[in-house]
Amino acid sequence: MSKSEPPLPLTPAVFHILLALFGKERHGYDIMQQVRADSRDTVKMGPGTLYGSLDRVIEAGLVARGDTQDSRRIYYRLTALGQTALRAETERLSRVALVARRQLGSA
Amino acid sequence: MSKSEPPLPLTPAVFHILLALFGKERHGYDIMQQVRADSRDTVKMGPGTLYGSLDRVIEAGLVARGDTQDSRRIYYRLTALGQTALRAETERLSRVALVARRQLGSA
DNA sequence: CCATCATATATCCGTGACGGATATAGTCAA
DNA sequence: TTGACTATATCCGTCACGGATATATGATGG
Repeated sequence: MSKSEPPLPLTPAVFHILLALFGKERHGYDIMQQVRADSRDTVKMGPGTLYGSLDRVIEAGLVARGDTQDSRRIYYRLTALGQTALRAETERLSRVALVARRQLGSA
Repeated sequence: MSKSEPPLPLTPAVFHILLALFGKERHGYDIMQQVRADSRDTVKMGPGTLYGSLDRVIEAGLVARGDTQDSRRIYYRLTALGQTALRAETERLSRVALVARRQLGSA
């Protein structure tokens, strides 16, 4: 039951998960590590947030189970919809960050 | 009972409120308008989120009641701690946005 | 040889942010 | 005089979050 439209803005947790999955299938634990790396350790995602968010994001059609097989690991990949959502959210975040830096800089 | 340390990352709602208050005292309704403007209408903050967040942010010592007086309006201003938190969060967001754009760009 | 740590997935559930609905009231224009 | 906009405020249901916990395997080392 995938939804038609992903709700923007994405939550920070969902954004980081999508970003971690861009261009590469990853399994859960790997996603956690990647999120830490991408955020310079400022975002620590526990298993509750990870698997809870994965459920929601799969339900929303942004992520799907991957093809890579490996007992013990479950791989996830971005869907086309997920990529679209990731790009849109990245642009939105960039704009907000730019606005903020302009404001702070002109003080 | 202001807290010593603001928890980073800030929630999107809190971040937008602090940003709206940077360099200028504003009353509640004005903050709502400014958040919409800063986010190009992508973030719509209702009164529930606004006043609830204001309570938390005052409690945390990031915002205080302003000096401007005007019956019917209540003004809010950033504290020094709030400015520090805003700058830190802006830097964090900028870094995350940059990492994301790099990833998406190299596809 | 056994303890401990890292890997890996998963569930449970309390807390709390969020946000729509709602209420109140003043102003101003059609 | 009705409706729209300004302005503040509270209530409360929902749901994302995230720590605690459980389980199991592989590696590391004392």
